[in-house]
Amino acid sequence: MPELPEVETVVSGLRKLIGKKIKSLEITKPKLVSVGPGVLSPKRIHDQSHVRKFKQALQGRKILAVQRRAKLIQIRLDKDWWILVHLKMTGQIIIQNRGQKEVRVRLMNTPNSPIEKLPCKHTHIIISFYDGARLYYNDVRVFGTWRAVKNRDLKLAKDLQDFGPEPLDKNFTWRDFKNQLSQRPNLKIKQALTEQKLIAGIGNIYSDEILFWTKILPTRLVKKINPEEWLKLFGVMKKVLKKAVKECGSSVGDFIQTNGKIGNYGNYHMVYDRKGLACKICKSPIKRIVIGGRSSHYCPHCQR
DNA sequence: ATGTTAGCCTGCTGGC
DNA sequence: TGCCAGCAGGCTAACA
Repeated sequence: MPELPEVETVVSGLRKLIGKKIKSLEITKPKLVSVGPGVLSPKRIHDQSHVRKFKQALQGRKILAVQRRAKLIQIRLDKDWWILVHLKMTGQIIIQNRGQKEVRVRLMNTPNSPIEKLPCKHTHIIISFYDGARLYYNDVRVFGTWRAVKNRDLKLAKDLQDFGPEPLDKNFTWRDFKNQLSQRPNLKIKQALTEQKLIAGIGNIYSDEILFWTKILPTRLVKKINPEEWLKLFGVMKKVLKKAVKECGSSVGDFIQTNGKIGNYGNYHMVYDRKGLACKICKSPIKRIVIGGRSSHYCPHCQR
């Protein structure tokens, strides 16, 4: 489940492709790709013309830069083209280096998950570069999106324009943070933290972990958080996200790095995916509830 | 306006 | 052992 730290990890891996020129693309799931600032409408399934346009736009383009905004990967190409990639739930990007004969990866971080040689049945996009390097895009649930967008149309990409501030931005203060979330005083703090329009990049894993370290229950309303807690929440958020980036993210389900390795932050999880297990601080069993249709894990003793 | 829910998808898990 | 409902969650669309 890629969130800010996982996407940042993928972006770091993708930067190895800077300077390379796209030779060809293979796309076996047409619904994944589109041309233009918006995602494709449902009727796309019956129309293949956008696949041709997508390939035409990218063929021969050179990668100039790779960056992240919220959970969106932005690949800047020459001739004013961009690729906007959202991994959603199960998107994976694996790079085969120039001269590397084959790539074998364990697609899931589970003991009995087989090691697959790429491309495998979940590989839906393959990008080949002139120097022999390759990019494989795997997506089990096919929720991901790849958009080819012209520079002038970037401002029409609604999701991109609506993202809230970046939590790790140096100019982002705890007061900005409080003001952003306080736009929705009646929302539960768990939901507010995962709302991309309020604050960018935080999803289910890190919202749970941040709230644990702040000792705030996920069900607490935004308006019931006091100034001291805002300051703490802000500090914890930065600390947790920075540590997770350093550890190359969490591999709870499908996430892997572009080199096929798993992320290490899962070893540091205090509550996420630990239902019924003992709290690492007080030994109380971790609880799981559903908030806004999403699972939320917390320690009923440590969090108030 | 805010708030809630279904849908997109497939593979794994747990209960029988 | 095998079957199958339920679950996983980022995001949008549709609705109250």
